[in-house]
Amino acid sequence: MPVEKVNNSSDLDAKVPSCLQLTSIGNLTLTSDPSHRCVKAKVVRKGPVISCPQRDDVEMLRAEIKEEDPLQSTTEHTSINVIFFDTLAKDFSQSVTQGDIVLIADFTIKKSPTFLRDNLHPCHLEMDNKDACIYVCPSAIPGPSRSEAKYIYVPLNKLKSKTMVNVYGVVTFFKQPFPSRGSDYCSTLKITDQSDVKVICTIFCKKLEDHPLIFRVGDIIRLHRFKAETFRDSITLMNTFGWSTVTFNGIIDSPIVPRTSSKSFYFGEADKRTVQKLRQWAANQSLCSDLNTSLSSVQPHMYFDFTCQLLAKAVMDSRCILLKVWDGTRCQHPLLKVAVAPDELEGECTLAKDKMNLTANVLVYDNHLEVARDLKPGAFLRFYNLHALLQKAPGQLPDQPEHLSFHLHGGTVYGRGLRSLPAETPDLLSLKSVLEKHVDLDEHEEVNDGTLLEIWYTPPESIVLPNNENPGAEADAGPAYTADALPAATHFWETSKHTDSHSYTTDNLAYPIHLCRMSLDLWGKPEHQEETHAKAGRTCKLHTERPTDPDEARTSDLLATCEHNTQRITLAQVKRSTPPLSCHVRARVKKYLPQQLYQCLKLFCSKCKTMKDVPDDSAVANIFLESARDNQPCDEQWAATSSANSREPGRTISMHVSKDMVGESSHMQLIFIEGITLDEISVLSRDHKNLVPVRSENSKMTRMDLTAPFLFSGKKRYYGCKECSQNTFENPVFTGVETWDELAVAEVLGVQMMQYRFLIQFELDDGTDRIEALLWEDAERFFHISALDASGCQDLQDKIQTIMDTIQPPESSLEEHPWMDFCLSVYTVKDNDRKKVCYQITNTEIVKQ
DNA sequence: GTTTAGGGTTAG
Repeated sequence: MPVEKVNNSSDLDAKVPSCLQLTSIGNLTLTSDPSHRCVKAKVVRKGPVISCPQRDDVEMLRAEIKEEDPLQSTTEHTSINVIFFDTLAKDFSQSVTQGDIVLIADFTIKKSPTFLRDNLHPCHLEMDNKDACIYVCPSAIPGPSRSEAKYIYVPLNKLKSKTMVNVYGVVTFFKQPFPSRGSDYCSTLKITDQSDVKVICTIFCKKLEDHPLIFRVGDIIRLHRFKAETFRDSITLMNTFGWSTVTFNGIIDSPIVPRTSSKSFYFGEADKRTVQKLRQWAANQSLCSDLNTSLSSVQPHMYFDFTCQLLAKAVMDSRCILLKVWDGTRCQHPLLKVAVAPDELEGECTLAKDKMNLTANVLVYDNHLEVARDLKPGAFLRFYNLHALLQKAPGQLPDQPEHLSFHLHGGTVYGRGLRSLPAETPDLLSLKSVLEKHVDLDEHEEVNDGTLLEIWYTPPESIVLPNNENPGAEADAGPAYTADALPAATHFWETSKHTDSHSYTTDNLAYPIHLCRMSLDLWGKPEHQEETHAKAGRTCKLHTERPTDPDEARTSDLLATCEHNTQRITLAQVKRSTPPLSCHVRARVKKYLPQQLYQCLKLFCSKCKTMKDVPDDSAVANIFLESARDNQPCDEQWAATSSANSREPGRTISMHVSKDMVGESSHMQLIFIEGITLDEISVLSRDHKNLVPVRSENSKMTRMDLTAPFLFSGKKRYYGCKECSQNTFENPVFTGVETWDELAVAEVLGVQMMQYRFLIQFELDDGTDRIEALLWEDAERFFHISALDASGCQDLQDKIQTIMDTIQPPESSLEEHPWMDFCLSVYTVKDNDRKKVCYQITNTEIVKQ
């Protein structure tokens, strides 16, 4: 049943079916039985129709409705979010506008995932039944309901001084309203039209809300009752009595939605045509300002317009407010962290986003404080002429890179300012789609306050543990995230829901089985891949190739390709082929998983073929804390021991060196250390090549739990396999080893070392079909980066992020993704005694243009 | 039916 319109609010009441009871929003709870209830309320916010990846891309729309006359005046929550799905979303979008009163029934009541953020209502309503009941009473019907008013619009080149005119124009410059020296706020803008004349307009008005709603250069504005005057030999326009303005966005083919504070205004077909013509004309004039600067593309010293969402704010002093914002992209430069006491911060904790270099700290000064003060976290913002500046963090050493900060300086030159954008404006569509990709991050923050989430395998110096411990993490907890906590990765890890362990073995998971059995069954050993190609007379010379079809090509610095002599086939043909097969395809990467790239780094035991996630720092830190607690230094005959008191009373840090090594240079020695924290060993390992954390058991030295690294070497950490390593080491022999590297250390400790590996799943699309292909065995070759090196190096992690951003550019549609050549291996694996066809990207490299 | 501003980078 589509949305049905009625003429007035009382008609809505008449529509309440006799079997239903009108319910107050405040009375809705998770345990309410919705089957006999309906709700009547005003639509105060209407979002766009978006597709929902968690529900097979079904279309959805979120609206906030507010009770006009709460049935119980004491009720706390008078507003609630309603999510409409599928055709209901489209019907609602087309038939309902903000301000309308709606009557809805046949909804389900769910827990609101945004309650902590919006504080609206602990529940939200979902409507996905096509036969659901929605009646709407329009608030006021704008448009030509009154007699056709005749307005004559004067082209900008025909303006005569001292005349009253109506004009249409495209905005080429504007300033947010600012207080004049007189009694009013002043808006300054410059407009142009097909006559190509530019005219400055000035609007004086006491009320901020009555000033024109201009969001960007390129918007279209209609001015009624403006006075043309000559100033310095140019015609200018100024508002006069009875003036009004209406603005529209300038995006061709987007809905023509008037923006105005006027209570009533005339807007007819002729106006629509004028707007369309101006949009068309402006599109060819390159008037539009560059709004494409994202946090990932901003460079130091730039002045730029920036569209983002406010996460949190804090008043720094009487002339400065800090706005913590994000646009879902990662900055290429380290971002300045601004320390604010939690109780002085309004909004969400941004710790996790800070660590991922996603949070921009914007310092807002002087005249902009008035706007900043009223902003609420969650609001969408646009900064105009924001300044990116390099700054040294407090206490930063001279040779360390400076951090990027953002200043909205005082004044309004070049249109400097900021404003909040209505959530439903089409300007925000791309921003919202990028932010939605981080929905997992939000969930995580709500559940775990963000401290558990790390970007990649975080280098030791960035460990953050509240009060130096984390009671939530168990010593042997494995990764600190679960499939449930990270919805974006659930498809990738869906099988992990069925196991308590986060180790993936060949016995219980379909997806690692593919990997492991592939190497065992199909190729036997890695060299076999080379043999396959050699037999076929192909070479694996890899080069750079840019797609020759300009329609297909997207300018990019990086492309992947492999060049064999085999003919390229389509993905549809790949799917019809009989494995095993090695073939070439040209396709676009529709998406890849995990989107949080730190999750693509795995630990792999080549002996038992087990794969596990790199343990979270908080879990590792906890193992260290447990081991250090009440630790009595061990006493080994083979070791020379020295001890020191830690800063904490009762904790002793002891270092042991084999007596055979005493006298050698300390940074080459193999040093065993106990009673230490993860923080401390991370700092120490900067100057020591081989630090082995140990603990004492009955005065005997023993290894720490293998969830923790068994060896720290510079910024690298090495892990051992719990299954394949010896229980512990006894009477280790240190003689006969010339150089202590990780292999030698592992051997003397009886540890089966785990290898770092990359694992990424690509969804490839070439228009004929789609397949999901893994990048696994040849992943290091693909990136030209070793997984081990990446594990301890932020620059390499950033490089991989950059490559992935090139392959699947953020904020872009599939058509904008570059075409790439892949070499694909098609093979079968047994999955619960059934054969399953799998695909893996092999022999393919990213090559710089 | 007055006045304001009439674009063109802070310097934290």
